[in-house]
Amino acid sequence: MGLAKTEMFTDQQNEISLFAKVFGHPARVAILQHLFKINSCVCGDLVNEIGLAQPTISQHLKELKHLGLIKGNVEGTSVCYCIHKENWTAMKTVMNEFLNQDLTEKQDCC
Amino acid sequence: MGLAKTEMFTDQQNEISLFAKVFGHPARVAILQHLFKINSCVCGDLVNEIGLAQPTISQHLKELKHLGLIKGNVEGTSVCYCIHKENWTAMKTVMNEFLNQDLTEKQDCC
DNA sequence: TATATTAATCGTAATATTGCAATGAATTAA
DNA sequence: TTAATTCATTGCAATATTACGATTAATATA
Repeated sequence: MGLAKTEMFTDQQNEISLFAKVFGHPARVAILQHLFKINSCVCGDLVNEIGLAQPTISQHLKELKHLGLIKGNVEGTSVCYCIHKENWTAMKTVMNEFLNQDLTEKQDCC
Repeated sequence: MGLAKTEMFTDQQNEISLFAKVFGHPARVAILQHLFKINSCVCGDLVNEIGLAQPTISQHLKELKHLGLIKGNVEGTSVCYCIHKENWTAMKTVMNEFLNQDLTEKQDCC
């Protein structure tokens, strides 16, 4: 049904999957990496940088913004985007807790 | 077109997005958390634990296995799954590099 | 005001994902 | 051998995602 049964899972599990999902497309990964790389914020340069059409980039930016990972600031006719630091840090906490689960104590049975 | 243009991105960007995508569903997050939680490996108990139908769980396990994050071991009529430690650690390295990009030096322009 | 520039939105086509009933394959138990 | 158990696979319906052309909205400039 293309629809995840989110009600069966914990808030934490759903939150992890929402963050992960937004990283689940290379264009959004590339956008975020570019926003990290350049000290100044990027606007529509992302369209040239990434190589996808403007509406496509705009759509990806919307998803990143919707999750709160980036901020957009209108400057004349262009829009300047940058990483939302506080939210990025909060996201890292959630993801790190999931990724850094303890492995050492478990014996391999497979 | 529902199809990511992977050829436009670096191998690293594509790898990050593939790992992230598999975490982009709460059922797979729940499966992995459960495999971490119980010291012994789980078999079809995951079906009871998670609450989705058996073919659905089987499909999610297949995706996790395909990415190398879990291993499956046939034991009689049941199959025992567990985390693939080495591959999990390698995945963490890739994801941590992406998530832990340096934030402190950048000034907020938005 | 008229025109250019920039980015968001709309609409749509192509493809992917999710979930499960039905079925099949492999093994074990009677 | 037959039946039961467990899990994978198949097939399909419902929904989501990706990408982009066309358009719109907002601002800046001539």
